[in-house]
Parts: sequence; structure tokens; C-alpha cells
Amino acid sequence: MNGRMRIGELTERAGVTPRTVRYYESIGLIPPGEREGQGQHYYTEETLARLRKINQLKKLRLSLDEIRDVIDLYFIDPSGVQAKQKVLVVLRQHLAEADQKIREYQQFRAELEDHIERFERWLEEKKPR
Amino acid sequence: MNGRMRIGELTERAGVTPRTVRYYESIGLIPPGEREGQGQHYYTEETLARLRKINQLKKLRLSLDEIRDVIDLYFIDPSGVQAKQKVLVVLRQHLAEADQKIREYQQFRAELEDHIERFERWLEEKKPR
DNA sequence: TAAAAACATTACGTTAACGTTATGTTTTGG
DNA sequence: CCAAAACATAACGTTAACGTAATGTTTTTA
Repeated sequence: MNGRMRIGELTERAGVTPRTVRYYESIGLIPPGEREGQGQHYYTEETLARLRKINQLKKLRLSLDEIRDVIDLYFIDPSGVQAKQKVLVVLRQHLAEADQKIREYQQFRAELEDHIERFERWLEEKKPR
Repeated sequence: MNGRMRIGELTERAGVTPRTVRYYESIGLIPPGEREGQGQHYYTEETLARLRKINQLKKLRLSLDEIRDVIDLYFIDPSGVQAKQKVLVVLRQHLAEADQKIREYQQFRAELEDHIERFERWLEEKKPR
């Protein structure tokens, strides 16, 4: 009933797979589950909370790298102000990148139309029979 | 002089690296250079022409897979009509995909702005000093 | 107490088109 | 003829976030 759980409960409650938990441990996104000697790992409610926060941030399309840069703030400063300020910076970057991508694709699109027209004209000229 | 050359001349004239030539050979984009017994490979003018045509198609942003589907036509049908017709189909697909990408990024962009606004308002409310 | 769950660990696979060592062989120029 | 180019081959690296075996151990349950 308390906050001590094995990976099965953790993953079920967090909505992730064991593979994901272990991967996050391996990259330092969440603390490694404690273990008694060898054998299985035990996790806490705080780790569960971390996983849920990570999932929220993933929905905002933050990468795991970006999440790692802000996740601790959520637990150091419970008000969430500092974390959200930092996330906001990232979101603005993403916005700029999205704008850039849109411009690139529009540019590519224009070139494509140009090529297509050229091809069509070339084929028209070749085929007047 | 004639059309018999080793990889050095081939790559220099085609504007690619030896690695690229060997990679293309390995995926069947160009015929393997002939060799006498063991040792070095010799290439022909036609292979050079193929490489140049491949480069042209790459400028149109065709993938190597897509190029493989059309490259032979350029040498089977010297008029180029069939090849260009096939390329045209690919270009139109790319156009559709570009449009799709643009829509996706615009959607993402809109969501981002939404999130950003939310964050800004949340931070405003928290900080009324 | 023995079989069934659950868990742990290792490692390959996923996309595209080569770049970059590392090492060994062949050809060429003086 | 020998050193310097040029060439050949094999194999790892590159991006992100895990999925998916394969195999072995621990915990739970009947």
C-alpha cells in the first residue's frame, strides 16, 4: 500500500513499459530502483511521479534530452514556476524550429512545382503526335 | 582517352567519393567495375554517365531507392521520355508529401503557440508582485 | 513445493547514405 | 627497383527511443 513497488506496478501505473523504465534509468532520467543485494528493484512514489511528469513533457514534444534539463526543477521547486519557465524557453525554440521547417518545406515545394512544370512541358514538346 | 578508367578517375569526373561508388555498386545502382582476376576495378564511360544521371536525380531529391526504379530507363530509352514520365510521378508524390509535412508542422506550430500562451498565463498569475 | 508469473540482463534491430579509420595490396613514377 | 600513390576490404559510426527476442533468476501462488 505504501510507496514501495516493483517494476510491474510502476510501469502499469505510469503507462510505460519496463524497457522504458530501464532505458530512462540508463540515461539518468530517473533514479535507479533500489535493490537488496541482487535481484529485483524497488521503486518509490516519487519515481512514479517523475515518470508521469516525463510523459506530460513528452506530450509537449520535448525530447528526453530536453526533459532531463528541466525534470529536476519540478521536484526541487514544487511551485513549478522555475520548471515552467525553462520549458517555456524550449517551447519557443520549438516554435522557431517549426517555422523554419515550414519555410524549408515551402521552398522545397516551390522547387518541386517548378521541376514538375519543366518536366511536363518537356514531355509535351516531345510528344506532339 | 577511351572509356577505360580506374576508380580515381571515375570519382573525380563524377564528383563523388570512392566510398560512394562502392556503395552504389553494393546496392546495385551501378554495375560493378570489371576486374582482371583480382586487384583493381575498371569502369566505363557508361558507368560515369550513370553516376552523373544519379547526381542529377539526387538534386531533384530522389532517394537512391527511387533512383534505382528509374535509372535504367534513361539508358534503355535514350529519348528520356519514359524515364522522365516515371520521375514525374515521383515528383508529384513528393509534392503531396511536402504539402502533408507543411500541414503537420502548421498543426504542431498551432499547438505550440497554444501551450506557450497557457504557460505564459500560468506564470503571470503566479507572479503578480 | 513446484509450476507460473514476474523480473533481470544482454544484445540486436530500426532509417539512409555514406564518412572514417585501419590495414593490406597493387600500380606508378623517378 | 623502391617508395609513393592509388586502390581494396572490412567494419564501426552516425540519430532517438525504445521494441523485441533470448536466456536465466526470483517471487508468488495454488
